[in-house]
Amino acid sequence: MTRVLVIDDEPQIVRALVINLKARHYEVDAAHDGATALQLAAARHPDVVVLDLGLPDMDGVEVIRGLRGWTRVPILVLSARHSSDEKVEALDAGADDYVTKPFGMDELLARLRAAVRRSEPVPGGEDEVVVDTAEFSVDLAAKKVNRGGRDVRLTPTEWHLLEVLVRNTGRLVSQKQLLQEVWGPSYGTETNYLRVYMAQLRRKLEADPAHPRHFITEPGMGYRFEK
Amino acid sequence: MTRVLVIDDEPQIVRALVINLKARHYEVDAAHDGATALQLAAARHPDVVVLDLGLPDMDGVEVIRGLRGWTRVPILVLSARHSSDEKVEALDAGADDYVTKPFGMDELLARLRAAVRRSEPVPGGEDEVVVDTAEFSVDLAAKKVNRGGRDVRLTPTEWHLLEVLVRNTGRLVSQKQLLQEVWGPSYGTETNYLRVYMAQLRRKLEADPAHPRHFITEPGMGYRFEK
DNA sequence: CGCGGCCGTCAGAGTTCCGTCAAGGACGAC
DNA sequence: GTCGTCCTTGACGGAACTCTGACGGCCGCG
Repeated sequence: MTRVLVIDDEPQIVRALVINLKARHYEVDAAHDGATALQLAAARHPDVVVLDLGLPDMDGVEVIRGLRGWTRVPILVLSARHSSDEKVEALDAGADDYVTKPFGMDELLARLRAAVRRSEPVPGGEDEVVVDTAEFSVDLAAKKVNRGGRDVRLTPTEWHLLEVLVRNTGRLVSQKQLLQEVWGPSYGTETNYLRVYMAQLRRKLEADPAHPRHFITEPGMGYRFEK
Repeated sequence: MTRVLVIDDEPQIVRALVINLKARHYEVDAAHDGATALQLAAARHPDVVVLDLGLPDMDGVEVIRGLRGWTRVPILVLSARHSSDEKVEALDAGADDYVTKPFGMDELLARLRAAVRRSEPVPGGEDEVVVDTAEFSVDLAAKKVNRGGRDVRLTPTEWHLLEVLVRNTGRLVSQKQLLQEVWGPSYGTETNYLRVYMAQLRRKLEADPAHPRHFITEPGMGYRFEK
């Protein structure tokens, strides 16, 4: 869940933001002054910060600098001041966006989404999606299969088949479903393809291909992958 | 030097932007319609895009989608329309910021700086800037490749291809992804380019180009860089 | 016991895909 | 203009992959 830190000294604005954010399933922390804000940010590590520049205890730009000293969390500035200089100062201090009051809630939320989106890691990036078994491991993101310390080469079809099975670990996948996912919607009945390629997978991955422990046949129904 | 792509059909706005940007030592490309813009973006790989939504040939939001199909380059939208819906649509399509005309040049430039700044890699962050192998080393920041103590000369395309592969060390990168990242979104199928340039890279970097150890072919799927 | 359905195995044919080379064209430097 | 560099394009041999048919084993059933 995305965590938002809202910093504003006007209770009604904080309330409006909190209600709207929570309704959209954000997790929200709120601070009404700069000191509390910096503390909360350090303690809670929000994914995005909404900051009103007009705070009672310190200049909003100081809050930006305080945050930028240790984090690159997106900062969305709210301010009643329209002057160009103020905007430039805040942005150059490290803010990511600057919205002037009064603001539309839809727009603010859209800007918030944009800020969160671009700080996300590349999709299909680092997050390792690895499935381990006793004999081998499958890295779905890197498209790699490792067995006994060395990489196993799979052909596109073999890989595709393996992927479907692994994404349904423990579940029975019908022959028809496998054929259609791997070979296309019009290949619901060519079960001989399955036999051939399942044999390849077993030969490459099973310790004893004749007595598979991971690629289980369910006669007349389909196949199942088990860790 | 930071490269900016300006997309606007009003000559005077383009002129004003180009003059201001060049005075601040940006490198500037300009396009006056969406089709040209997408082409230029693919060819020149700007560090940031300034996009006017009102284009003669296509909807500005379509341009955003066209870019977002293959790149995360920051997009700063200019528009004469103040409506909240327009902003939300553009931002949710993938824009990073939305400025309404008439705009102050100072503010625009500050927002541009903010957009560029946050897309920069973490300075001294965890991402390795230098990747070493037994035979050569790649310095992603300095854009240099060293082999046996001397620098290897790479053409822009060779470098670009190498960069994509190295940034995905160990992971399989599909042919389509490589083509689109290096040559642009409309080059998803010209696999002969890949064959030619992969051969160049191997010739320049592999000890035995006929039996590559680092630039691995996965037939039918793509390529993989291994340390 | 014989039969049929289902599955695993094998090997060859056909097709697709890849590495390599070389020529042509665009572009900028001089 | 001339040169050099780089990108594009086509062609071809060989490698890798997919498809296909045939055969044998296992099991349940008549």
